[in-house]
Amino acid sequence: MADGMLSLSWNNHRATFCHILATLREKERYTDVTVACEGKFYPVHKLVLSTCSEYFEKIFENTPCKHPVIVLKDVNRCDLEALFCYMYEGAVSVAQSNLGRLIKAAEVLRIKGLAVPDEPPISDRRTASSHHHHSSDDRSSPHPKRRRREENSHSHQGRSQSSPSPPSSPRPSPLHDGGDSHPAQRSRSDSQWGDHGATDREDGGMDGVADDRLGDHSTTSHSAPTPPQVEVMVDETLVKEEMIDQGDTGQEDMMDSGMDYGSVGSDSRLEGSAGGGGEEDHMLPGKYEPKANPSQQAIPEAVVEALAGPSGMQTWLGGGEMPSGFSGLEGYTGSEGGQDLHPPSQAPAAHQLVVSGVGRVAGAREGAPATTPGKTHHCPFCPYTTRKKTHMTSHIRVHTKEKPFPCPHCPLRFTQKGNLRTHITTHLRKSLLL
DNA sequence: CAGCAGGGGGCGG
DNA sequence: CGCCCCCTGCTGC
Repeated sequence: MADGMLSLSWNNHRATFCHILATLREKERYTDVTVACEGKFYPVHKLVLSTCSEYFEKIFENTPCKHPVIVLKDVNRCDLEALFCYMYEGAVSVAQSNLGRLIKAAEVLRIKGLAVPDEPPISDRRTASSHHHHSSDDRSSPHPKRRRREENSHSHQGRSQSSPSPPSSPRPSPLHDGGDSHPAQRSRSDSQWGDHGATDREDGGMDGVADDRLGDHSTTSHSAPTPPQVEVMVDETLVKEEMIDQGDTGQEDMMDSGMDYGSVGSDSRLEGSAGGGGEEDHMLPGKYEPKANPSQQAIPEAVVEALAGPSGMQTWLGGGEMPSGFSGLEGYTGSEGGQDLHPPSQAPAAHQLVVSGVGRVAGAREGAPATTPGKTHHCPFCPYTTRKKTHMTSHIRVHTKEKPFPCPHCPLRFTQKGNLRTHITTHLRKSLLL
């Protein structure tokens, strides 16, 4: 510091940094991990996640894959979005009524500043240090602010650093749309669920490396605001990885291109699935995929199928211990005795799937109580709910691709008997015309 | 027009 | 409650 040394400081460093981060996320630039939650896929950055959560950090440590997919069960999608917002921008607005649920989710994921005491950056953790070395200029901790932020939701507006940073304002997640169970949006939503992509795993790389040692550290050791009833939660976290056999080169491309499944980017498809965008040469028995989709579907399909098939499930979870996190699913498939889905399968390729079943976050699914006090069935794969179980079983077929009603006259198959019936009438009509 | 998917009503165990 | 049937709305060709 002696002679001639100048201290150059970047005034708006923090604000700019945050802004750029948020922008990168928005553009899905450099994203290297995908978090799946309630059917949505969120391309995000390992760096950010691991900075904000040791839980994620551990996951990444244990998953050497370049672009893992982390499937979060029983974390509310909205909460997750809020948490992402929080992680990327250091603040998020949340309705007071949702606060508890959000905190719970944060605890499950061990988000610093919300669930885990925001350790001082001085610590030697590399994640922390990576940030804190530039913390000289911003007087505030590089870490997310402490939780109370939420209460006065708007406080982040004027968060230090002059620049109001309009673009970085918590973007209201393209998929918020409060009511998830709206039938209106169903047709929309199911498209992103991969209605016909087919593809999926099974033979592919099912030999996952399966290390579930993530659970241990995460077992509710949170010292933060202890939740009323945190169920067994994360100790049942399991992580299953799907090692993809294919070179990791195409991986990135495919990821980038196929990553929005209608979730975040929704339309910003630029490079059309370069690289081996997931060989999804699904050869379905009946080849009933009139509108086969390109690689886009690959991942969600994989995820869904992985979660869906009872058999797939077994394989996935290492044949066994079904965590409570999957209970919902179990309920359906289980009750669904005859539902022997023999999913069309192929390896989704290119991705490492990390299924992380975290314990139920108290309120469970948001839409639930609202719809029907009595019995509401929740789709384990999407926000769809219905009161009639039979409707649910039929709905689940859109995820599992089971089509139990084959046309006797052609290779087509249908998920609903009625649809088959109407289809058969077309055959009759044709034969009459001819 | 055909296919898909969700919802509701009726009926029987 | 579960099954069956039918209707309806939406979407893509």
